[in-house]
Amino acid sequence: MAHKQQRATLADVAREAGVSMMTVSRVIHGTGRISDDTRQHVREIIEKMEYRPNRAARTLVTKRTFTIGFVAPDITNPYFTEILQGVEEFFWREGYNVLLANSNENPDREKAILEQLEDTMVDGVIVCSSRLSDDELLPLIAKHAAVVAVNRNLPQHLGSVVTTRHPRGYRAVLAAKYLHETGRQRIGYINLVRSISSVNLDMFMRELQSLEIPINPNWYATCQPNWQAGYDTASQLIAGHPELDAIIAGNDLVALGAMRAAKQYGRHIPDDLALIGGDDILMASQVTPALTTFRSDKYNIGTTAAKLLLQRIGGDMTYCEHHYQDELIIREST
Amino acid sequence: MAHKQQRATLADVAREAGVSMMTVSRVIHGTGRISDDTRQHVREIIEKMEYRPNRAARTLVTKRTFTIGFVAPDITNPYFTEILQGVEEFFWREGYNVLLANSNENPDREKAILEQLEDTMVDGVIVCSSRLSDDELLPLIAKHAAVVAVNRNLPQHLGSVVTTRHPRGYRAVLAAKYLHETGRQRIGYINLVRSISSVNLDMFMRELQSLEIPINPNWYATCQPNWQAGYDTASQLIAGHPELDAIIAGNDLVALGAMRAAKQYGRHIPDDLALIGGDDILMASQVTPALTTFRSDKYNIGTTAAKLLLQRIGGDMTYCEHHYQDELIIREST
DNA sequence: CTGTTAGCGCCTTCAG
DNA sequence: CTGAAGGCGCTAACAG
Repeated sequence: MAHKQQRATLADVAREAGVSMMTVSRVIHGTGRISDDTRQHVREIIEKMEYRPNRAARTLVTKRTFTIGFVAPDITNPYFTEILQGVEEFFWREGYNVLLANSNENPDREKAILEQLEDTMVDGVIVCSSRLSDDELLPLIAKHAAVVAVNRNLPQHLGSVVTTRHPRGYRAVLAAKYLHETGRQRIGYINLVRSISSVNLDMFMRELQSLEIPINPNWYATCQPNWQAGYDTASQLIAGHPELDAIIAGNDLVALGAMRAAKQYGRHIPDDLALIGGDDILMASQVTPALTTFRSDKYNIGTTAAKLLLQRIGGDMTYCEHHYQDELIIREST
Repeated sequence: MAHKQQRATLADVAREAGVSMMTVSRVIHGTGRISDDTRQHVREIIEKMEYRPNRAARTLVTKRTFTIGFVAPDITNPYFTEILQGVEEFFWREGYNVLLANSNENPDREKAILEQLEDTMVDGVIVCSSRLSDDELLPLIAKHAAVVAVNRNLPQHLGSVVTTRHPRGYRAVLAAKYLHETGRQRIGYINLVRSISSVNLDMFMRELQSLEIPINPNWYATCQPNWQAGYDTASQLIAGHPELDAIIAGNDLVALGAMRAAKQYGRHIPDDLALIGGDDILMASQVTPALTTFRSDKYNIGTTAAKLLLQRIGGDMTYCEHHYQDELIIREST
């Protein structure tokens, strides 16, 4: 408060330059026809007075904020951070700001965020790995002018999407297939909690069955997508089911927690127990043994989502979907 | 654009409720004396019409955005993300939004960001580990209404700070002392690039000298604060100076890069080479061997910075400084 | 307890 | 090529 000297306004500049506000405005936007002399002169005054337009005033009349919202469940997870980096970088170049909102894996919080962002009048929203059911999510995003979802499908009229081509749980099936082919027989699975998890597990078991891979409901657990939860859940699984010779984790953080748990229980990876993660965060390749996981070009997912959003913000409401591959990176943990 | 139906305005609500706009405004803010009947009635209309105030309009007159800016050099580094999480959480509870800006280790970008944030009229800014020299940084933040710096000192009238109590480079000295006490003789140091790095190194060498620890300018290098740079720089250092029996890295990411480099060169950690990082990111404890590093309560640094900023936003311009400890966590890499 | 008046800083529209 | 008038949605200040 103290240090902020009054900023010059359009009117100030106009007065100083001896022209009307409109002329100044036109110079700024480069619209309309203006004589070179006037333009030059106005530019100098703007420079001199360090004039910069007031965003709130502009927003009030244009209805545009040049700000977008980015909603993710956990900004502490490198997976989301790298996506965010892509988004931020892209929008920065386009002159947009990014409002960050972290739901902290809390669906109520995510709801509140989506409403808040509406008030803030963001020009658009990128929703990453939403933890909300369709019933909750769709009405909320329907109110936003432009929406892109990452890792989630959307009715075409509501927004564009960046997802895998396959249904949820498909990765786990791929992973199980690979594990089975490399000789594993009793495959555990730590699924990530979501409002639609059970569907996930059903399809997993069905697929395994059809591949003639042994299944056992007790081998499957569900946990929050963070390291600690992965550690805790894997500990229980390993303790309760020493027969397991492989574990598939919902993401790398959980897999890394599981890796620690395995070590604690004296299980050698990959000899006694194979381990597969997801997302390929930096840590996955640095840990010993290096983690087998799914490739994920997070930065590009971010810029792609951003591009799709900008297109919608620009008024082109064509539905677009961008698919990334589900490809296993085989490392030392399997 | 398509789906956004016209939002109700204050005037709409007032008309519908048969009262003046001021009355509605008062109900919303809970200010002024209003009869219970009127209040109740207006509340119902607001509910019914789903009225929510337009932030831009409010900002235009109050000069407040209820948004703060968070500037960090690399949101991909877990160190900053955890600080950010603290900041975000704190401000969310206070009804503020956080505008995220990532300078990507680029000083020019950081400058541009600080100016942009001014236009956006954020109520305050948290600047994390600024890569700008005082000459560049101070004028830029002087224009902001409220500022808090993390890992950086500020003239008292410009903003509050959250830092270590000690001069930059002190950690490296602590680390060197410990290494020397545990028998290491030839200690390398990978310093992080900053506009004021040389000062850093000078003091490091002076201190080592006074502690009678061997020094050698060729054992010291400087690099960007990321994994890859750490890997590259450590590779050169190890290749060029096989005599080194310890390396101190500016942060964990760099140390982890160095760890990988050491393995590549067949140096066993900690037997052949001791390694110390900084910041204690999750990865540091999960890697094998677990990394000796400096404790850092990042989340709390975030909430503390946020608290100090809110105080300033509230008009209390008292200078505050919060200090965190420089404490070594001894793990397996030393 | 409630309403009126006057902008905040900018852009859109319509005249010159 | 340039300007004047009006209003975006809200709140502060002052009347009643």
